[in-house]
Amino acid sequence: MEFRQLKTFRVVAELTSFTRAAEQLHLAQSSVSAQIRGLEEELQVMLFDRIGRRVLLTDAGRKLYDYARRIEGITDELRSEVAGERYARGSLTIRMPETLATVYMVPVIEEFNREYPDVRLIFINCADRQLARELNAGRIDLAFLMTDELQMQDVKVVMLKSEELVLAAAPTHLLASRRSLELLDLTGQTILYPKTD
Amino acid sequence: MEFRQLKTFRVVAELTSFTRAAEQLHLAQSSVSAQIRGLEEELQVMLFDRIGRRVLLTDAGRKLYDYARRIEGITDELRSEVAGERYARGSLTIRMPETLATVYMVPVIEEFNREYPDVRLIFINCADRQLARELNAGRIDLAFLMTDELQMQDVKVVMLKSEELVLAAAPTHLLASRRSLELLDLTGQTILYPKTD
DNA sequence: CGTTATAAATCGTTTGTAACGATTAATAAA
DNA sequence: TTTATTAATCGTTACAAACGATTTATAACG
Repeated sequence: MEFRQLKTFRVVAELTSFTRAAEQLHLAQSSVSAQIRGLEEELQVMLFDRIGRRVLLTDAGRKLYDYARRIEGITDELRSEVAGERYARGSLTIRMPETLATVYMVPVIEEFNREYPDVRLIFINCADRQLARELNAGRIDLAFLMTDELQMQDVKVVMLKSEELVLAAAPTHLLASRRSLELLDLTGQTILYPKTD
Repeated sequence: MEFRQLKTFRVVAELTSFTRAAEQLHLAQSSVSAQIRGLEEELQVMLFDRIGRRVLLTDAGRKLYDYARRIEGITDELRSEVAGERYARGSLTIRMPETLATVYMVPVIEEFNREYPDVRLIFINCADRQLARELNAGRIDLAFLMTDELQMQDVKVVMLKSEELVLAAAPTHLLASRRSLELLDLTGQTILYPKTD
């Protein structure tokens, strides 16, 4: 039995749903299933009655839920009591293109604020060529950018997502009537596209 | 932070030794080091003062120790309260050579009894050729035997230990004066040696 | 009563973390 | 100084968690 499982269990119990618990915990639904199954096997007792696609606590589950709450309460206390204070507070300065921010960041910021209310987030528009220098100088902590590949010394780069590029044209445009296009068809056309810089 | 780390921390704190804690927990010393380091990193605080080869709790460590005790107490309560009772009780029937038992089993049995007081251990002398049948029939649960290799269908076999074979002779024996021996020197000699059967 | 949508379980694969053994560095004891 | 002991470190291996895809079951709907 581990804290991880206990937390997962508590969330499932509160949401009465494996799927929604998985979303909230940023896990796949199958992982939530596996964790609950692990608990049930270790304790040799069913924690949920699976009635159709509804999930509800058994007697044992209700007992465990109370314990889980209690234990999580104590560990929270422990953290603030024992931890060298600075447990996620301060500020993060993030560089990212405005378009990215508006599309992706709203729910992220909401959740981040819930989890770390004492951390201030500072966004600076666009990521530019001096990224590495800015990161190393400590002027910024993180940067998101749109590009197809990137390697930088002393900077950790992770690919997060890839997106399909879609061509949009005015209905009156010469190419608008075409069913499909090759990249070559764009030769000579004026196109507008997102750039990292 | 996981239960595993917390337990390891508690044992280290009680024995004031990484090495002895590792023994008690059946872990390598390096694993204990890693777990404590993990805790210290997560909580951003040193838990032990490493003064030379002596280890003693810091203030934060003392606080954490109290919490660890408390949390372990609660989880024990949880187990007996929630678990479907039958948490390790019953009996285990084990076949093993008497010589092995006397050499290795005494401390094992002591510890096992401490951990699982409700499990009865039944030892039967020697492991014989019908091992597989006995295991599958459920007459025995486990068997230890001395041999150099073994494969059995439907039976899980694990190599636990290998031992050096030492030749012992009477001081008056012809070979006793020799500094070293080849296996061939034993040709024609009557030798006495352990057998699995 | 079939169809669709939704939810959990299951399966095979990939990934990440823990444990290990061996070695090093440090220090206490001989 | 030498030896013994202890924790830290490093590279490897093995195990367990997470994942995505699929299956199974059932509730909701036309």
